[in-house]
Amino acid sequence: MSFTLAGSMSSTTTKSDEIHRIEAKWRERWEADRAAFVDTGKPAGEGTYLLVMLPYPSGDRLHVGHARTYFLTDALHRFLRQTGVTVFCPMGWDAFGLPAENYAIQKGIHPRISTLANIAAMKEQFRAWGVLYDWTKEVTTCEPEYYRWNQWFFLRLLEKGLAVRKKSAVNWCPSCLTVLANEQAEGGVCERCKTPVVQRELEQWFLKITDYAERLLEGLDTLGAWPEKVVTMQRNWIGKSTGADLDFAIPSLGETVRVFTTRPDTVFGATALILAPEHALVPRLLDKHPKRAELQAWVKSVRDQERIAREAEGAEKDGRDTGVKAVNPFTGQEIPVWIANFVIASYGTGALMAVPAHDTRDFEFAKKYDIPIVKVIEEERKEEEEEDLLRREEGEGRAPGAESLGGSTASAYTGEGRLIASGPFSAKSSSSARELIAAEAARRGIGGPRVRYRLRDWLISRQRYWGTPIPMIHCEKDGWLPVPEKDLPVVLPADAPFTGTGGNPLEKVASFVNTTCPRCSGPARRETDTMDTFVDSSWYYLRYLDPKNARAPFDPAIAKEWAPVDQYIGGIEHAILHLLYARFFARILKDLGLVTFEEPFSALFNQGMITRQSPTGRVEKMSKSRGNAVSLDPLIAEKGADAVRAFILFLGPPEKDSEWSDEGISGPERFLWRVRATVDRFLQAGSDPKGQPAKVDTPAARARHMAVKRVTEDFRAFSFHTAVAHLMEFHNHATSLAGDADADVGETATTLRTLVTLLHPIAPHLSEELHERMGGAKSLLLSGWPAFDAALAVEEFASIAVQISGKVRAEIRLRRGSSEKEAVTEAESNGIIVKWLDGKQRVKTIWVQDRLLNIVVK
RNA sequence: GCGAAAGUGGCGGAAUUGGUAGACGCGCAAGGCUCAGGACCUUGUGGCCUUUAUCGGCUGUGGGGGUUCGAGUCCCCCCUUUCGCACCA
Repeated sequence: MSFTLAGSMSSTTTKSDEIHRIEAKWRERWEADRAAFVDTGKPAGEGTYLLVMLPYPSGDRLHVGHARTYFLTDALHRFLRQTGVTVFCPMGWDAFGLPAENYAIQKGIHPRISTLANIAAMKEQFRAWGVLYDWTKEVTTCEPEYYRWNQWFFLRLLEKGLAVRKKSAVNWCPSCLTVLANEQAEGGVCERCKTPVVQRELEQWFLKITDYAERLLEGLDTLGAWPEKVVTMQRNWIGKSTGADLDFAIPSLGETVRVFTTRPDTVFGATALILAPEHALVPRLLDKHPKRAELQAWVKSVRDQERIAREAEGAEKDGRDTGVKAVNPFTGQEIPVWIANFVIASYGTGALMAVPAHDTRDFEFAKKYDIPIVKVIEEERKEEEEEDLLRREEGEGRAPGAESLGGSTASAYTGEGRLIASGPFSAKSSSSARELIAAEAARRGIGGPRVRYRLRDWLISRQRYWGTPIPMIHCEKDGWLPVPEKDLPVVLPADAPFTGTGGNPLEKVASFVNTTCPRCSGPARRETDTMDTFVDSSWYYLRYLDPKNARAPFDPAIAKEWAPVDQYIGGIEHAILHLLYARFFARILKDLGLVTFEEPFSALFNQGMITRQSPTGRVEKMSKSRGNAVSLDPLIAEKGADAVRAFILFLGPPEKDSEWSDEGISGPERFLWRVRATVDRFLQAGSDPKGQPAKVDTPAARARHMAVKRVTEDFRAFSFHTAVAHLMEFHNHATSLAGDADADVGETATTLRTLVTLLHPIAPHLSEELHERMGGAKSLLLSGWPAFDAALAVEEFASIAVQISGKVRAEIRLRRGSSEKEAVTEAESNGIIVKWLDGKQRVKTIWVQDRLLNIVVK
């Protein structure tokens, strides 16, 4: 050891040499000892299974913006392991997807080559960061050993009727040249490239997640350890509505059109029937129209519109009267049939009854096109409100009643009330009329009560190469047939041409496309679409448990031991993508008898993003494309992994976004060097590093208990930034103890050992090194976590605020547990308090044990 | 527009959930050590005022009201920011 005190460091080069020496040494140790501390055997009692979001093996090196989730997970992993919990913390690769394929088109490098290279680079980065994963359980989704089980699951879903091929209006991304799931086209833009999507009517493969809508909704109530925000987002996405289906007859066509409404109580006010331009009946409705061609052109233009433009806020409502009449089944009156852009084809039946008087959208539409507005709900107001309204009207010099109480014609009244002009239902309340009218519809065979969801089926077809081939074969004679299970996996051909033009490269690989029909053995074609990569990540957490299993996706017995995931960590961006699909898949797996749970992730933690000012001047998410990324590799090379880890964890509450500051790292960096200096100074003095304190209840012992308590609770609460702060405080105490010539050597040794142990989840390399110098025989990962005694985790003396009428005037120090009487006596001997009490009459005193004494005076 | 979260020094952020606001760190200032320093060490640091000095005073958590002995924390109104949803009948 050539270095003694941090203060004597004369060159940063020697500093970083020292860091590298220590970090390299411990990386090797952990690797060599892996079997000892990475225990993936059966959980001993309270088995905690910890997980990270799958990282995407992107072409770029990971930067500071990516690091938080890994450091956070590793700190938690190490902490739990130190406390004796058996933890399984695996890592794998969500390796399929568009970026690798686009890279292949640009550079001519096969996606598999670039992906595997990226994976190797990332593993090397993880090693340099000191994050521990059990690499014996690594999973790579782009390898046939993995994706064959995607295909296997697809066949199971097909058998159960949960995988279907159907034609429907789907989202098409003109930039990615593929269809997308509804979840990947949120807000009308492609999730990956932000290009506005357009609707296309195509036949595609879907997984029937809608069959599970209710179960997915119910399960949300059990997710108490999930961020409320994510639960709410999923609830809204599933979008349950209760109402009724009603059939409207179109006598001239001999057809009925079914609509869904949440307000069957307003049916007597339905003055039009409005269909989405995509509605199946539209061509026939236009058939006899005098301006048929013009209307057809309009319908086409609406359908071709980008979703974002059509659905944008304030988008003008646009419609056309078909001239055809429908019959309101409750009033018996003829009403016009319209086609309008604001009716969404894929929700409900793609048709609605317009009740302009009681729906703002219908109202707006009716105003524009002069559709009758018939009021059928009378608002019930409380007396005060009526009086209030009356007063307002009088005040404005209008005749009372000019503004009718049930709602004016200036807007729709969308609230509840009492029915009027509704035949036999008049005078009923909205809520009872809803049920009565729905029941009446059921009785008459024209609909009935109905629950609907916004959730759409999961479109999994992708017209791209780099994904799991969908194991289906199309025969001219026998139609669509599954690939026989014995022929799995359907392997991606290695020789596809990546030209970027002419659609999916798979279509051009004759040896892949051309096959024989499993039924008639005649010539047939393989499906060339591949699966959405979210299929891969829907069950990978189970494959981690049993990654080499060649006979099943995983062993249900092992899954029963470990799953569901105890703690899941990932970004908020997957709130309704991955996390919804994985919940859906868990239910499928349960129904297949492979797992016993429905909720795959018992607890979820969403870490916030790291932000930084970008060249545009805005503070935004750190990313290479925004030009505000800070490279991690050089930073770690200069400061060491421990300092970078400590700083990133110190930035702020991990669930919130934190702004990166280039200077801030010096705080945690200096802290780590000071810890090292303190331990070295102690050892240089020749003190016994294994010494034990002479007495139990000492101020130093209390400081230790307090530090252990705080840091332990911080880690349990994911409050890593305060854990670092509390470690700094504890170090400040340890320094003064180490510098105190009168201090008990055993006491100091114990304090330093405690400090180093608590520091390990934050700065694993340095803490291991110092632990060893202090005589630790085993890795800190195996050395246990110090216990604390809550009774000792407080200072012996309390400083008590003395208030006069609620204002702090003085502070007194008393032994903890002192009585109110003692506090009053002590306060009365305090000069300032005496002055404040002088000439005043005491009203009462309020005493908060060990905290505060408030003397109220007049 | 609807919903949710948040607003604390020059900055990042603490605050045992109604009990001494500003922990910890950055930055800044003074001093030390240095040939020197952007290294390291020590001390100070919300604002305003006051004192020769001290155990001094006032004010202060977006703004305004309220409850309470006591409010960053609870209640009401308003402002601002961020995020989510956004024609789902």
